[in-house]
Amino acid sequence: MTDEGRRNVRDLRRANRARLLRQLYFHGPLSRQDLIQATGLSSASVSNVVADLLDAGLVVEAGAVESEGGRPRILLRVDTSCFEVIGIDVGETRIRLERFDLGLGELAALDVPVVGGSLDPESVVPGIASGLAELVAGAEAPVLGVGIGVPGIVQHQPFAVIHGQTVGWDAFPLEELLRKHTALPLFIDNGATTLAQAEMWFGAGRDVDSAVFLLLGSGAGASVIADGAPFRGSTTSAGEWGHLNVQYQGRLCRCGSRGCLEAYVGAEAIIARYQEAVDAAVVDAADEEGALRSILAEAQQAGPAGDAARAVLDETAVRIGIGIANVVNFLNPQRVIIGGWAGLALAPSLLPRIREVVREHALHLPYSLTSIDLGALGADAVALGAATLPVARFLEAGA
Amino acid sequence: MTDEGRRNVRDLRRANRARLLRQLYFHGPLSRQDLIQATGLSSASVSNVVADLLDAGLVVEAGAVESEGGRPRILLRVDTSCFEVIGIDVGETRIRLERFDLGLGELAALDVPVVGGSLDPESVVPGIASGLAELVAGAEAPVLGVGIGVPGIVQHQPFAVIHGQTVGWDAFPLEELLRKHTALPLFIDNGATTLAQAEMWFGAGRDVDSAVFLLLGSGAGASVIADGAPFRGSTTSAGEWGHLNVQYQGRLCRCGSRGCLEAYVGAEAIIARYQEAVDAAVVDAADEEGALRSILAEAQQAGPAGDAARAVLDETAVRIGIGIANVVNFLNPQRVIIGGWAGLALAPSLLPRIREVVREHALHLPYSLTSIDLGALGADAVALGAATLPVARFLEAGA
DNA sequence: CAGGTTAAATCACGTCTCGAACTAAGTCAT
DNA sequence: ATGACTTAGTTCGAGACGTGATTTAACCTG
Repeated sequence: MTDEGRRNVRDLRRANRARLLRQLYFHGPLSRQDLIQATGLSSASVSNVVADLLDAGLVVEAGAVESEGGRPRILLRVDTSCFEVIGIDVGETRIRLERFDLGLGELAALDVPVVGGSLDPESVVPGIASGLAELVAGAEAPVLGVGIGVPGIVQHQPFAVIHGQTVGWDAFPLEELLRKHTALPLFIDNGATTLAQAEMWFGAGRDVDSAVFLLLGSGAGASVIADGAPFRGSTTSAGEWGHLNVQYQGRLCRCGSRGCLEAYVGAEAIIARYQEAVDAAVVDAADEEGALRSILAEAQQAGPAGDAARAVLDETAVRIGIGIANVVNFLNPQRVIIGGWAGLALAPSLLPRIREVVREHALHLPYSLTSIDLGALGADAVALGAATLPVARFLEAGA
Repeated sequence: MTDEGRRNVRDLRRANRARLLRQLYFHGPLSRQDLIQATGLSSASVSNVVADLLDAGLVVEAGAVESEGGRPRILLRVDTSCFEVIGIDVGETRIRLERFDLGLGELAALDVPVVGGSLDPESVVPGIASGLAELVAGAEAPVLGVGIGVPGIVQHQPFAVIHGQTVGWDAFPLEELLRKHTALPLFIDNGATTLAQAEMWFGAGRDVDSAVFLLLGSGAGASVIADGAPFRGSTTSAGEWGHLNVQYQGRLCRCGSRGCLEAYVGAEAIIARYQEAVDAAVVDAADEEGALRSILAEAQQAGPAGDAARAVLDETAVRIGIGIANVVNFLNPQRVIIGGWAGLALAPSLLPRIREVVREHALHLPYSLTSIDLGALGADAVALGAATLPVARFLEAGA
């Protein structure tokens, strides 16, 4: 039931094409001999399919490897210039559009400011549409598709509908609305998921195939990657790590519940807890990035304010650690990757303590097989990750 | 990388065979026309493959459906008597072996007592081996394989090695040891996972393809089913629901950590908490099932002991509810199924309160799409679930 | 420049699925 | 009864694919 397609010989060919293409895409220039090894296909088939790919212009020769007494191997690589893709990061404060070649090398970028500083459903669609038109106009190769990372839960039914509590989107039919402005294939997914995808392809998750990516920003989310693909629950809302309950009758969370992880570890929560501790508005809660920086700086100083900052940060580390331990115990990933702007800001100083707490609270066996690392791509790779979506489809389809 | 096989035309045939077989197995007697619809194959291919299956004796005709003016459809079904499988439940107090036909109808069963009441690695292998030999001797059809559900984390490296803290197994090489006694294919998995598998095939999960199965017994575990198949972490130790941390610096858990769910919701923990509350050994902690029953009975009575029982049970419901809310938020399953002997004992009285707590603590969207139900197969379906493993392999391989 | 070595292409063959044509097995109206 | 009609299932030829064996290509060594 799970495996669609693959009924007749043409599907078989497509699958083998995809296998070769995928291998070439991810594992650099390879010779036909390498492909035989990697895919298990016969040399005849590899020759045959490669000829197809060369004809189609998807693959080009890339020099030869020096001979060891015989005919030299000719290296092959995917021609990254034969197609382009577009990735869009719909953030809470701005919309960023980027155009990439097939190898996800950036070719152009474009920011669309969000009018009034809030993601008004009415204005976001024309904003995306006009930026998209501009990027597509500049493309020098056919555009495979458009990936869009959005702040909220995405439901495909079958057109993507977005539930974004933080931006006030309630069942916002983004895909249907965008359909009126473009005929390009659209791939819409949660921003945390696309960021995780980017880390899996090019960042801290390159060498594993199951990982949990934690996104610490104003709030806290996660994205679970299992067997190389994003794990989605039955309705694509899996990964709400921030609303794991870690304290019965704990702090009030903006979701309405109490004791959520997000009530302790998101930037908003950290700042609020610090303000409560020092009993004054010494930091500007509206500028979360600045506020978090000043709390981190304060923690380096002596005095009562420094004590308060250290206490708040230590509890943050503890809560993050417990949240990670829960993930390790329950899902047993090969790697936990911490990302998001707040995560990247906090992790350098908090990581040792976080690791300690995880060790204390996780079971030994899964803990010993998990590494906890920082994201490698910064917090701005949402568009890059979104752009992986059409590429992934392209590789799966083998054309 | 994920999809092995399916390279050449023979693999294609095998895949299509498997598709038909699977459809016939799970969706009852079907005509060739139904199969054409269900699988998308051409009528010629269905005819062809069905002829193969009939020749091989895996499928037999099962009457005809009445005509509506044309030639009547001939129904086909899997011949469940053409193979048998064996399922084994390695429990903490006894080993149960059962022999089934291919349709998982029980044909024979056998209990092997555990000497000394503890699962001594030395004696468990001969115990299984002798019981297995006896069951196999009685088989009237070839035995496809042996599924074994064990109490612990199973690692395949590549032979199954079991880590069972509760029974004192440390990297116990069960598969390698059993290999010396039988040549039958062995399928070893965690008991909670096999029980969940049984529920997915025949019980409360029949109509969904993603579910989380909670096993409440002496302790608490879980098994996650995603897209119809057990979700395993990178090392097959996913599902340690009982060791989700729900209370910082909470009760001490037998795993050494503090605040684990299991420290509140397993039978052992419930009994301990009740004993603390009434400050006396009014229940026999050695007989957990009896003790739990008497606590449930006491909760019906007035008086201080009844108050204590009610308080303990209410907190149990709250903690279970929070544990479920965490699962709902994080994994967004279609269904949460509560099983295990303690779960089945507690649920009738606690389920309303549990549902209430989940509703309070889970996010609205995933909660509204999840149902929380009781397991339908009782607590003794571990062997049945284990027996599904060789059958699943059989159906996948298409022969 | 001949002999050796390795890479890649070609060929003949067997297998697969598919659409179309065909046969089988019923119903229904006359 | 009988022939027209309907639906189920089979057979057949065509087209496509992968494979192993064979052949051709490209390079090295001495």
